[in-house]
Amino acid sequence: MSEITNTEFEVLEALWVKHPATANNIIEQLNKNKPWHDKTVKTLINRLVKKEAIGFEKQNRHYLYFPLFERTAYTEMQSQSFIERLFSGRVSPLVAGFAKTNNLKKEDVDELKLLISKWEQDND
Amino acid sequence: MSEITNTEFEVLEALWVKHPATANNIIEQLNKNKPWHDKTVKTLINRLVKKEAIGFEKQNRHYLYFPLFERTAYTEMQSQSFIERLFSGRVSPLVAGFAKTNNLKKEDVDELKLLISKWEQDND
DNA sequence: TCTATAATATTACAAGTGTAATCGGTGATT
DNA sequence: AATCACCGATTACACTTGTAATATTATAGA
Repeated sequence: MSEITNTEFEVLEALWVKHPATANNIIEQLNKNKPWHDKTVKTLINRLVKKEAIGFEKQNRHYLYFPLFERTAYTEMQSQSFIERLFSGRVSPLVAGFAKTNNLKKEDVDELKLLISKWEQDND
Repeated sequence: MSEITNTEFEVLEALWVKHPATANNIIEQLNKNKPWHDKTVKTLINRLVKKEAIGFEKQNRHYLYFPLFERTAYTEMQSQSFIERLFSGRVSPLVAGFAKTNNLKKEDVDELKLLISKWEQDND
């Protein structure tokens, strides 16, 4: 699967929210946030089909589209390569920078602690 | 500053390693890893200048280039927007995914623990 | 001073991207 | 049955990106 572009990603997001969905469903969903022309969205849908990121199934007049992979699978891959590129594959420097710019919330810290204790249980 | 592309980023990396640097210095540095034609690298350098990511100063025959922002500033911004886009601005889901795909090393965990205790000291 | 050379600047060009408009076919409407 | 409206398919088009080649300019050497 070739790279998903920014705009294509938005379409995928819409599909992850609800699928299967017709082109019009997707357009509606997207238009909550993005004022995109419906022709534009259709182009993006087609490109996603070509890139094998989404599939469809003919219903009568229209198609029902659905993602071909889970959002988490995608975000995990992206995280992987992002951290590889920018932080040589180590996640803690990212978190450090994030903490430094004051974006770490108590919630995050709590969840991180949980993750850590879980990790320690498993890797011992 | 407009977006830095993948190839442009590699040039920036070379400059972050050592600067100021002449175009040839950069090319040498890059050729340790990338078999890029020198003309290609020069194009990328020029584009980075236009994008105001790097600056230069004329020495006699050649220019001395230098980055216009720190690597950490850049990675922090990128992390910010990456996490915003993919995880609604919360860093822990990213770490969770990372842990799940088995990329969390003891080193990371130790550093995370340090970060957390520091954070707890500061935000109390 | 003239010229070869080496740097930078400009131009090239195909593929990808953002943003649509138009074409063509099929079911719905008159 | 003829036409319309709607949907997916195809085409458009300027800008960006990857990857260079060519042009220009200025200095160092003859």
